Amino acid sequence: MYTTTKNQIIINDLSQFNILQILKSGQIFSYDIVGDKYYVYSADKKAIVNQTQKMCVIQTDDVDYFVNFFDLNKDYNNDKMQILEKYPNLKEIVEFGYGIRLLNQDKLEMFITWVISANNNIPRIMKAVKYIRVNAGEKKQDYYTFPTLEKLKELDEKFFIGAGCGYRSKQLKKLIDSLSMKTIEEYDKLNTFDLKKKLESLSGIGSKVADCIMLSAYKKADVFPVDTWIEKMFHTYFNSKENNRNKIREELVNTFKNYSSYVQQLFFYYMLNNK
DNA sequence: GCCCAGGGATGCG
DNA sequence: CGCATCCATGGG
Repeated sequence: MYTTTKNQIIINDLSQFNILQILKSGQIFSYDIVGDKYYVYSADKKAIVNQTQKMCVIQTDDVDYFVNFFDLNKDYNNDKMQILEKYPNLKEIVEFGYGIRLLNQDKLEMFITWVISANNNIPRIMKAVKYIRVNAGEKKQDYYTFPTLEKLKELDEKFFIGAGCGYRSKQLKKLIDSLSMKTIEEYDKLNTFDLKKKLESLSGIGSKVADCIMLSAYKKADVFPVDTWIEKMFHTYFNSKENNRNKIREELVNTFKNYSSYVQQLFFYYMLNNK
């Protein structure tokens, strides 16, 4: 579905890639839209995405990184078929987010970002992450990198309050103190159950934030983060009054199994962008 | 002024 | 275990 050159990725199959849908599906908080160009930032890297009716061109200094970032070796059309075969009533939702893909993002950046996301809204999450990049990151040509863990450890609670993180600032400071790059990488070896227990033991990370980190940074497919939007969706589309989010999550994961994370993104995108 | 946003920590039974 | 309450911040 794609070809590469030294500093370009060219996508011809737009039946399963739409950059605007990907950016608006709530899995990434570091990007800028300028005119018809999309600037995507991950850790210390940048990609410029230009999508037209016929093709999509991604410009970057690190082609391999963004091939993995956009999960380009996965066939999402096959997943859609498998999902619709079993759940034909999801047709509208699957087609609405036809171009969504699950991003493989930077682990450290996701730890920090998802803790900030708790009981927050997307514009303010983006604003806080940008503040952290601009005031603690390293300036590249025309953007700022996400700070290294070493740099994050130098920041105090006041810095995060200044970033607009509110009462999560204390949790962030405590979380950062407890992290090491070694353990962050070693978590990669754990299965979903064990990884979730580890993540939930960290400051600022509960059930939902753990699910989001596992979805966006650890390639876990059998997770279904339940936030306020998914809860509303569950009440509407599953005709339920259940308000225990852990019970909702359990039922959804039992239903969608290894398609859980993908279906969750499709639902979230539909809830926020439809009408 | 109230309610809400991709919830988590804490305490209490 | 389940449950209630509190937590900061800004927009609608």
